[in-house]
Amino acid sequence: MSKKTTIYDIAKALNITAATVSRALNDNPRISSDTKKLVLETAKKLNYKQNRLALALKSGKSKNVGVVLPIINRNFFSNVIRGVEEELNPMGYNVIICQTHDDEKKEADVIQNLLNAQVDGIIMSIARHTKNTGHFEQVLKKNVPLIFFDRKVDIKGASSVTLDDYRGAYEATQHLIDQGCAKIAHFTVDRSLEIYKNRFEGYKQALLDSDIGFNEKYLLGLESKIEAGKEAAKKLMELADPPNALFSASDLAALGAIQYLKEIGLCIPEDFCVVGFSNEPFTQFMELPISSVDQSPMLMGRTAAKVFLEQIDSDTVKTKKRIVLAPSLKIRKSSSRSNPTL
Amino acid sequence: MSKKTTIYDIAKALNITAATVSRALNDNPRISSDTKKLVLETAKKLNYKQNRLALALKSGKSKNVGVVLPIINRNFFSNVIRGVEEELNPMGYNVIICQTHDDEKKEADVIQNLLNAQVDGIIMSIARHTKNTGHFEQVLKKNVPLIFFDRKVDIKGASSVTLDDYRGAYEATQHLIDQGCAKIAHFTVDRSLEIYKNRFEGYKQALLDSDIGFNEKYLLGLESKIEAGKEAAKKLMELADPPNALFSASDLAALGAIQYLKEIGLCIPEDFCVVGFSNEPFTQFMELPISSVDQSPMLMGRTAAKVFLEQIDSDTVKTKKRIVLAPSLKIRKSSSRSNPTL
DNA sequence: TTGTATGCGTTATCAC
DNA sequence: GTGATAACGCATACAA
Repeated sequence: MSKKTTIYDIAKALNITAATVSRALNDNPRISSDTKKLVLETAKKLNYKQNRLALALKSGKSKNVGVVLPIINRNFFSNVIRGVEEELNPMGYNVIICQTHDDEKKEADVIQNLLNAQVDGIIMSIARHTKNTGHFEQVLKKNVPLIFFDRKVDIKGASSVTLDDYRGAYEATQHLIDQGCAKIAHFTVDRSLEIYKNRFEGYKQALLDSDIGFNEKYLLGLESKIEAGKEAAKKLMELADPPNALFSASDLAALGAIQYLKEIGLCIPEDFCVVGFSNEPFTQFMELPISSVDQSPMLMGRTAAKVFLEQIDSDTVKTKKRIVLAPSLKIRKSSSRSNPTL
Repeated sequence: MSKKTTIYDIAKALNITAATVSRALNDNPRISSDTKKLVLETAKKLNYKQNRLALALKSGKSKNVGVVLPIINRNFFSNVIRGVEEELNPMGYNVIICQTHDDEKKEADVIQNLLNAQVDGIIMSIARHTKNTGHFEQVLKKNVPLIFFDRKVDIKGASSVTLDDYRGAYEATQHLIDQGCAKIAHFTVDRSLEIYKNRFEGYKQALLDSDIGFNEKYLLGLESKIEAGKEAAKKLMELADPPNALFSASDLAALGAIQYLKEIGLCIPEDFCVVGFSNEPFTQFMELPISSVDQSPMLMGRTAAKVFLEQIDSDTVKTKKRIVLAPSLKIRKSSSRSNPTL
């Protein structure tokens, strides 16, 4: 109800001008410590709060950054947001969240919206089927830092923070080989996305680097769902020469596979080893904890935020960065023959 | 790089005034359809985008709402945000996320910050130990709608959307009684928070309404963690007359209890029934799926957002609302003696 | 050290 | 139907 107090109110109260008040509030060097003190006092007395909107309009900096991602209520994405928020909030930035639901049109819409809102930067993971990159170029053309995380697209001027999916997959597969598994299957999701393509490539290369070799029949594409994992596992076990290990690019699919394998009486990890990807919380809660590749999503968020801060500081050097984080294989019982205590 | 185009640019291009352009852009009735068409065309040609900041400063409405919560990377909270975002985004609002880490000072800080940013409303769940309500009253004094969800505090002028925790707990306990359990324990977390207090009360009342009665020795306070659940279960089973069922206000603690009970050789649900609270994703993924009370967090978020929209529309009637959502007991194997197929 | 004037991009209130 | 002008709240270049 009470009219918001502005610098004019406090100027009037002190019989000085708004400019002086502004200077006092901003620690401007050329101001007498007397008036400064006076201003600060009455500012507090009048319960003055700076209107960030006015400042934003004036300065052209909104102190907001947009975070755009497919969907927020997934462990990976919400952790990334947490990382971003915790890095940016202390620096005076607010974080605006937008979901694309993996829809390209919606993605373009929210980006346009963020641009209209004058965000100082955009941190995002692209929608699943985005082909057109026009809306990304819009961002860069307006000189707004654009940082991709996890799912990126290669655009000149954009930065990215990703996981070394290739290495994660390679290590997971190598681990399975080390456990004595020679017939290792792979669940892939959507290889038109770099992350899944890289996971596949890492898997394949690990096999090629061993004396096992890559076998097309052990490769299955599916959705990241439990049921899909069950069905795919069924297909695998009905092969003439079924596999004895699985590296799944999806934790949920890995879980589904495990459920099926148990149903048909297999012992894990004795008869069959399984490694998933993402290190979803449930993987460690299971009676049979599932090995998985951790993506350190919070660190990814923090790192993306740091890249943004660098870019915003040095608008002289347009240093687009490509940061690749190291994966971390969490070995648990589902693939641990050598260490039964896990 | 390219200077942002304003209504002045398009005014200049057409040899008219900015006011006219503004009117054309806003479908003002008193404008010739000719100029309107012309304006729209050149607007598109010059790639004009409205600067929401300027509009915000002028109108006093930022079209942003703040969502304040303890921590974002938890299933419950990220789902609430999703609900809020999906309800508000189509109405032209952006959602700003702030975490309090359950710290009262931080909570006061982010709220002040949001107020400075001129948010049009605040949707929040209070920090765990917040006692002082000064920062909430600040919000209301500025006439900014304040809607609590889940964890609320009773303040005149603030709305709230909560779950009927009492009923959820009552139904869970009743369900355990129906399964033939007569000695039902309860894990509570922090009864200084309404939600946990209500869960306890619902549990207690269900017992009192049956011929079982409430027994203090079956009540244990703990943290919402697996280890805590294990330890508490151990304590319970070391009682002279150990219980044969558990209603836990925390899913994680319920999981811990189950792990311990299995360790000592008990069969679930034959020997011991367990129901948790929150319906965390992992509860349904387990080999032994855990019964739990669902809080419909997405609906909670959507509802809170709707309340905000109502409040913003009718600034005439200050109708504070108190909405209580119905819980939904998910019965799974951990408590299902009657239906072994679960 | 302080005051004056101006602009950030829009919309609203006057006039014409 | 359109133009001129003020205002939102703040910061700054320029004067004094």
